[in-house]
Amino acid sequence: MEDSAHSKRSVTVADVAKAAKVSKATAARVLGGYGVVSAKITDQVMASAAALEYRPNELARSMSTGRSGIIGVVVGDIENAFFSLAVRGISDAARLAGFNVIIANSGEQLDAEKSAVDLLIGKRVDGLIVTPARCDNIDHLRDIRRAGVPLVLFDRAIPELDVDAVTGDDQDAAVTATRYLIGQGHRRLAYVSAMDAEGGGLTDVGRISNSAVRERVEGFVSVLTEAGLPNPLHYVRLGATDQQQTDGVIKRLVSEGSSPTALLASDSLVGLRIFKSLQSLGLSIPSDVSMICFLDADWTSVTVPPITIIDQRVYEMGKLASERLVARIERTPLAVERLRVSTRLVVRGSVATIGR
Amino acid sequence: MEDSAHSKRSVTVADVAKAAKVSKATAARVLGGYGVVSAKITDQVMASAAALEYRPNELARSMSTGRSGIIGVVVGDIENAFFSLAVRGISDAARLAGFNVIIANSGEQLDAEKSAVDLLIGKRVDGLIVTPARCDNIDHLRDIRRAGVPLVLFDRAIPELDVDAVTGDDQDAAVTATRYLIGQGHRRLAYVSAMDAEGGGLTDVGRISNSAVRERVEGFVSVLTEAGLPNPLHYVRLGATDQQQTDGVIKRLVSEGSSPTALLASDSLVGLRIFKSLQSLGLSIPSDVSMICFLDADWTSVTVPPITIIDQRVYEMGKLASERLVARIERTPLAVERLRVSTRLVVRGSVATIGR
DNA sequence: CTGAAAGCGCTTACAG
DNA sequence: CTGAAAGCGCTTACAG
Repeated sequence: MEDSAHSKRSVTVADVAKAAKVSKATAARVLGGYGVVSAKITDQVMASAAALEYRPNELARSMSTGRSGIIGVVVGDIENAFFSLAVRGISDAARLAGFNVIIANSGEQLDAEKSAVDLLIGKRVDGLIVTPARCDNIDHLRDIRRAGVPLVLFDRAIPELDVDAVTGDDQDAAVTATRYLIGQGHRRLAYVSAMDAEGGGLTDVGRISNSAVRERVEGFVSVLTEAGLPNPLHYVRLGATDQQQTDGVIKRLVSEGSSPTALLASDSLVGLRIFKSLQSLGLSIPSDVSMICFLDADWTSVTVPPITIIDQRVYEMGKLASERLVARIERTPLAVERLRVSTRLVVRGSVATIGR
Repeated sequence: MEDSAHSKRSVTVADVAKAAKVSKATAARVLGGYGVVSAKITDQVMASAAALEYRPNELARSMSTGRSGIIGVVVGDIENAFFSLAVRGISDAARLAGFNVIIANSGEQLDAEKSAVDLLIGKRVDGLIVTPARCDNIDHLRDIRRAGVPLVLFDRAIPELDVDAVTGDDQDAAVTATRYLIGQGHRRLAYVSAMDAEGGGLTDVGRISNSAVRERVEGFVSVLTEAGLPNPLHYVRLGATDQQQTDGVIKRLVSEGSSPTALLASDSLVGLRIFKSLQSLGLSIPSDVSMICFLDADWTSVTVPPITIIDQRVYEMGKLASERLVARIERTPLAVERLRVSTRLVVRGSVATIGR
C-alpha cells in the first residue's frame, strides 16, 4: 500500500560516482574497499553513498570476482535435531570466516539431493557441504568436483570419492554402546534404524547405503559376534521411518520367541518413536526393555527414565566441516582426510542390569 | 588431490554456441528456455551443452533479469523447534512456487538481524521473511521497504510498519489457556518467558518489545483481571533465557508466600527448562505445580505426565508466510494484512484440577 | 527463426 | 592517486 514499495532501480556505483563527481572506478574503489584513494575523495564518495543509501549489489560483485562468499549445505532433514545443530555449527564457523550459508533440504531423497546440488552450483557457491543420502550413487558428487567446487561430506564418508569427510566415530560408538549393554548382562540386542529396508530383512551389512548406519551396524555385529552370540544380523532392523512403521518393527521384535532385552536406536527420531512404541505396548524401560539412543536430543533427558545416549557432538562436527571447507576454498594444501569426531556414552537410566 | 579439482573456467553459453556453430543469442535462447528456436538447432545446442557439461550461471542470469529466485529468511534461532518447523513450511511452499530459500540466524539480537538483512538485500533476494527481534526498533525494516524488496513479518506484527505479518492468534491462545486453568480451579497463575527482562520486574505490558509475547501476556492478564484476581502483572516473569536463569525464576516463584499453582510457558524451550527446574526442585507435575506450554514440541508428549500444550501449527504459519511473500513478489494486488493462524489447546496430563 | 549489440553493476588490469 | 575501457555470463530489445 506504500507508494515507495515499488522497486525503483537501485542506486549503483555509477550513481554515487556522478553525485560525488568522480569516475566510476574511483567510486567503486572506495565503495568496494580496494585500491587506493585519497582521504578527501573517500569522504566525498562516502557522503554521496550515504545520501543515496547505496547498497552494493553482491550479485554483480560475485560476477566480477568469481566468488560468491556463499557456502552451500545440503542436509537430510532440517527438522531433525541432528541437522539443525549441525547447521548451527556450520553457520557459526562459516560466518567467522566471512562466508554465508545457504541451506537445502534433501529429505534423504537422492533426486532432491541432485537438484539441490545443481541449484547450488548454479548459484556459484564457493563450496559445498553435503550429507549424501546414499553412498552408492555418487555421479552428481563427482560432478561437483569436476565443476571445480570444493566439497566436504558430512556425517557419511565415501572413500571412492577421494574427498574430505567429517563424521562421527560411528563404529567405535556402536562398539562402546553394545559392549556396555553386554556388560550389563544383555544377550539379545537389536539395532533399529530408519534406513529404508530394501525388501525384507538385512542379509548383507555391506549393502547399507548410508555409511554412518553401516559402520554402526558393523560395530554392533562385530561385538555380538566376538561375544559368541548367535545370528547377530537377525537383530538389525531397518525401516523405522515413521511412527507406524516403527510400531510394526518393535511389535515384531518383542513378539518373537527370543525377543531382545535391549534396543539401540540409530538416531534420536527413531529413538523417540521407539520410546512411544514401547509405551503404547505397555512395556517399561528399562525393566521390560532397555534402550540406548544416538544423539543427546532434548527429549532424552526429561523422560522417565532418562535415556542413556551416545553424545555425538554434532555442533563440533558442523564447525569442523565448515572450517575444512573454508580451508579448501582458500586452497590451503591439505591431504584428503576423513575427520572423525569422537563420541561418548552418557549413562542415564534406560539400561537395566540383568542378573546372572 | 585430484587434478581435476582445480577450478577451470566454467563453460558458458559462448562455449556452447561455438561448439554448436550458432550465435550466442541462439544458444542462450535454447539454454535459457526462452524465445523461439527451430527444433533442429535446439537439438544441436542441447547436444553441445551436454557434451560440454554446461551449467547455467544463475548469478549472471539474476544480473540480467533482476530476479534471483531467492527468498531470504531471518529467524530468531534455527535450533528452536518453532523456527525449524517454520523454515520447513517456508521452504516447502517457496520451492513449490519456484523459489529457493536462504536462511540467516539473528539469535534474537537486533544487530545480527540488521546485518543479516543487509546481507540478504545485497544478495538481491526477491523477498524477505523476518522474525523481528524487537518490534520497537524498525529502521532497518523500513529500509527493506524503501529498497523495494517485498517483506513479510513472521510470528510478530508491527502495525506501524504497514506490512504483511503472519502470526499465531497469540492473545486468544493465552486467553484460552488461562481460562482453562482457571476453570480447573487455579487462582494463582504465572506466565514465564525468555524475553530479556529490562531491569527487574514487569511494570508495563506495553513495554514488551516482542509482539507475540506481549499479546500473550495481555491475554493472560486480561483473564486474570476479569476473574477478579489480584495483581496479575506480578506473576509475569521474564528472563528465563537459559537453564540457570530459569532455575532462578522458578525458585523465586515457588518460594513466595502465595506461590502459583500453575505455570504458562511462552515457548517450548522455556517449557523444557521449567520442567527441568521443577524436577530439580523435587516438585511434581501436576500435583505440586501445573503447567501449559506453547508449541507441540516432541518432548512434551513423552514426559510423565505428558504436557498440555498450545498447538501453534507452525508449519502452516511458515507456508502462509511464504505464499504471501510470493504473491507480493509477483505483484498480486492485495491489501496489507495481518494473517493469524489459529491455535488450539491440546489437553494432556500436566494440569491438575484443584478442589472447591 | 537467427544474429549483432547493448546492458545488468560490479572489478580489474592498463595508462596517465 | 584517478580515469577510461574491457570483462564476468547471461538476457533483452532491435534488426533482418
